[in-house]
Amino acid sequence: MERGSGDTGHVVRALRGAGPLTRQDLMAHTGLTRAQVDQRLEQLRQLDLVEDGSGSVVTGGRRARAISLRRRAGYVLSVALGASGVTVAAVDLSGAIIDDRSQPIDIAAGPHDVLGTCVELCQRVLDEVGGRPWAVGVTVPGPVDLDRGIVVSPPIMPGWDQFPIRDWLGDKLGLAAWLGNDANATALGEYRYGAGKGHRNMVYVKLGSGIGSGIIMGGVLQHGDGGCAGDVGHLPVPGQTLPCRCGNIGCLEAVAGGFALARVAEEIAESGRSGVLTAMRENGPLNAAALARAAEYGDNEALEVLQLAGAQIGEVLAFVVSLLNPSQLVIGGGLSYSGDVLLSSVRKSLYARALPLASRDLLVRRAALGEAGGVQGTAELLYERLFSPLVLEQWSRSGSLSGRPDLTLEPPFL
Amino acid sequence: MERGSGDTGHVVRALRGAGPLTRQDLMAHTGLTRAQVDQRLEQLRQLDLVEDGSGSVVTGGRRARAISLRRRAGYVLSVALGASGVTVAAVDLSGAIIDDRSQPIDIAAGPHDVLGTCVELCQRVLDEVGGRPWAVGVTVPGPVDLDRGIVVSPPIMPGWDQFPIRDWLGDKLGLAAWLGNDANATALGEYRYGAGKGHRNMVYVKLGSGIGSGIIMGGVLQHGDGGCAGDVGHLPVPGQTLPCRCGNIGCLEAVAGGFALARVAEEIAESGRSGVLTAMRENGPLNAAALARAAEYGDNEALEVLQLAGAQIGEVLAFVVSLLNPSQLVIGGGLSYSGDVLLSSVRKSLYARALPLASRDLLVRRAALGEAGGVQGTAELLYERLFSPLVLEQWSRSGSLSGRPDLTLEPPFL
DNA sequence: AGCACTTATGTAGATCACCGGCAAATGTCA
DNA sequence: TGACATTTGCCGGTGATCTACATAAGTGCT
Repeated sequence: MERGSGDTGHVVRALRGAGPLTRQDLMAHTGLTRAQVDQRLEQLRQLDLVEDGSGSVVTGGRRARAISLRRRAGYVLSVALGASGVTVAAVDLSGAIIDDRSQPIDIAAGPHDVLGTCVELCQRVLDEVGGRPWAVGVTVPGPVDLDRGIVVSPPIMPGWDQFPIRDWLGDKLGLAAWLGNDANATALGEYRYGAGKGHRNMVYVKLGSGIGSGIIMGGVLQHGDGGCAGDVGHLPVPGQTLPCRCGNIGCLEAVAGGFALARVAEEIAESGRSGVLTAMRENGPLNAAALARAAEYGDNEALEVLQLAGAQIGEVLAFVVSLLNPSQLVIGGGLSYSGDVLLSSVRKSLYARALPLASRDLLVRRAALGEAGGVQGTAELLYERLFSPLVLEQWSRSGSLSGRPDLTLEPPFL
Repeated sequence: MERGSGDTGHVVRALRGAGPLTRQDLMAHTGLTRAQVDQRLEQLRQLDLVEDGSGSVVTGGRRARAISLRRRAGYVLSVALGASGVTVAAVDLSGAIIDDRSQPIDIAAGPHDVLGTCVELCQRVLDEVGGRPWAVGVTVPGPVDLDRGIVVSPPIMPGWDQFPIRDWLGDKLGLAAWLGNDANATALGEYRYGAGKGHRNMVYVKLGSGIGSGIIMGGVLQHGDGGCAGDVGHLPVPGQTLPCRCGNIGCLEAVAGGFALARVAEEIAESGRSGVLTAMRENGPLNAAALARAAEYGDNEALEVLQLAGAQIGEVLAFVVSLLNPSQLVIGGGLSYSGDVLLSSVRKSLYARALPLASRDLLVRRAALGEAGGVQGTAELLYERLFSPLVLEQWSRSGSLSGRPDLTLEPPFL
C-alpha cells in the first residue's frame, strides 16, 4: 500500500512532541530500527521538513546530531472566532505562534461581514509571514457539523445557521480548510502543549462568556457523532429555571456563564447592595471580570455570586468526572483567570459531589496556554491531519508540500 | 520490528467481523495487496486458525474460495459474575457460545467461596468442550482497577475489596486472565455483535439490580483512568436523597435500580395500596420483574413507580447523551426485558431533556444479545488483545497458540 | 460441445526495504 | 596525545513484496 510511509508520520509526531531528537531517541520513540529511521528522515529531508541541529548531551562518546523539524518549513493558519472578537494566527510546526492579529467583532453581524474581516486579518498575517500556509482551521463558539463544515443551530451566532463557513473560507483563501468547535480545539491544545500533557483521559472546560468543553479520551479528541460532544454549557443545573438563549431553561451557561454573571453584576450595582460594584459601574458596563475584582476587594455580594456560580459549575463537572473518570480536568477561558474565588469554589463543589473513586486521583488545574490555547489547538488538529499517512504519501509522491489535502479524516490513523 | 506480522491481526479482525471472506474481499478490507494477504493467510494457516470454505458468489468468472476462521480452532472462557449468579461460557472465534453453565451464588459470600464455584463451573465447561482455552476473562458488577486486576470499594461486593481476582483465577486455571466491569464488557458485545453494530460512538446501559454503563467512543471501549468510567448507577438524581450502598445519597441506582424497585414493590404490597402486588406476594418476595408484570396487568401503583423510575433514568441518560453525543444508546439488563412501560418512559424523559442537537439523530434501542452479551463482550475483549500485534508475533514465533500472553494492553494497537 | 470472455489463483524473476556487521568519524576522558 | 565510547556511513545478504504472466475454473453464447 503506502510503501512504509505509514510511520513517517510517527517520526514527525515524535519530533513535534519531544522537540529535537537524535536518531537514537527516534528509534526509542517510534520503535523503528536505525535504517528505518534513516529512510524516513531522508524522505522528510526531501520535503525540506527537517534539519540537523547542534550536538546533544555528553555521554562520553561521539555526540549524536539532534534532528529537528525546520520551524520555518511552513505553517498553518488558525482562525479563532469568539463572541466578541477574532484572532488569526500563523502557527509553526512546533506549535509556536509566528504572527497573530486580533480584532473586535460582533458575531451577530453575520457570516459575510465577520468572515470578510477574517479574510482581511488572514491577508495581513500572510503578508507579514510570507509563503503559503498548508491549511487553515477555523473554530467557533457553537456546535459544528464536522462533515459539512457548518454550524448548526448555534445559540450565540444568529444568522450563521447552515452557512458553509469551511468551504467559503477555504475557497476564498485557496487553502484546505477545517471547521471545529473552539473548546474542543483548545482541549487538544492543552493536551499537547499545556496543562493536560500526557493525560490520555482529560477534559478541558472553557469558562468564558459561554461555557463549553472538550473531551479527550484514549488520547483522542472526541467530537461525538453530531459534533456536539462536550457541550457542558447547556447541561441543566438541578433546580435552576433561568431561560437560556438555546431555548431551554436552567442551562449551566445561563446561570454561571460570563454573560449571566455580568447581568447579575449589573443588577447588584443597580440595587445598590454593593458599593464597590456601583462605583465600578461608573467606568462602563460591568462584566464578569469586574465581579471577580470586586470579590477580591472583599465585596460580599460579589463573593457570594462567584461562589454560587462556582458551586453550580462544580456540580455539573462532578457529573462529567463521575461519568468519564478522567485523570485531569483543565479549566480555562476568561473567567478562570480572574482570581481564585471561582476556581476554588468549583474545586470544592466538584470534589464534594463526584464519585470518590472517579475523583480520587483527579487533578484540577488551570489552563496553561491562556489565549493561545485555541489557535494552538486548532493548529494541532490540522497537523494531525496533515501528517496522516494518506496526506504524507500524497506529498511524498508530488515531492513537495502543496495542494489542498483532505482534512476530514479523524485520528487515530490506522 | 515485528516483520510485517503487524497487520496479520487486521486480517483476523476482518475475518471475525465480516465472516468468511475471499482473498479479494480481504484485500479490500485490509488495504493489503494480494501477495501480502497470501502471506498473512499462510501464517494463519500454520497456526491452524483458518480453513478454506466453499465457493462464493457467482460473478461470471472463476469462483473465489472463501476463507474462514476455523471455529474449532480454539476458544476463550468468559466468567460473568453477577449479584446473584455466575455464568461461565466457552466462546469461539466467531463470538458464538460453545457451551455455558450458570449457577446461583451469593456474591456477598466473598471471593474464596464464589471464585471456587467459578473454577468448578470452568472445569465442567472445559470437560465438555475439551482442549485448552487461550485465556479467561472475568467481569464483575463493580469498579475495577484494570492494571492490578482487582475491584476497588465495590458497593455490592462486600469482602471483595482489593482481592486479586484476576491473578487468583489465572493461576488456578493456569491461563492468561483479565478482569473487567460487566457493563463495560457488555457494551463491547453489543457494539460488535448486537444492537450497536457500526455505531462508533455508543453507550450501553445495563438496568439490572444495579445500574451501570459502558461507553464506546471512537470505536474504542473507554474505561477511564481509574477504570470506573460509565458508572451511571452512582450519578445523583436531582432532588433525590435516598441513601445508597455506596455511601452517597440520591444515586440513580438507589432510586431506580432493581433492588430499589423491589423494595418499593414490597412496600406497596404491604400497605395494601395494590391488590395485584399483594396477591403476587403470596408466591414469594417481590422483585422488579413482578412490578413490571403488575403494571402490565394495569395496576396503577406499579405503573406509576415504573414511570417514575423510567423518568429518573431518562433524566440521567439525557445528561450522558448531551455530553457525549453518541449515535446510539443501547438499553439492556434484566429490567429492560420486563415490558415496555419502563423503556418508553425512559425514552420520553430522555428526548424531552437532552439537547436537541445531541439527541436529534440518536437511536435508543433495546439490547439485542440478552444474557449472552456479557460473555460475548468479554470474549471480544480477550480476542482484541489476543490478536494484537505483540501477542500474534509471539505466537508466530513459537509456532502455536500457547502460553499465557499479556492481556493488559489497551486497543487501539498502534 | 466448443469458444470467447471473466475472474481467481499459482508461480517466477526483479526490486526494494531491512537487518546486521564493520569501519570510519567524532567525540570524551585521563 | 592515546585509549575509549558512541554515533554514523556503508555494504552485502536476506526476505518480503511487486509485477507480470501463465493457469485454473467458472459463465454465457453459438
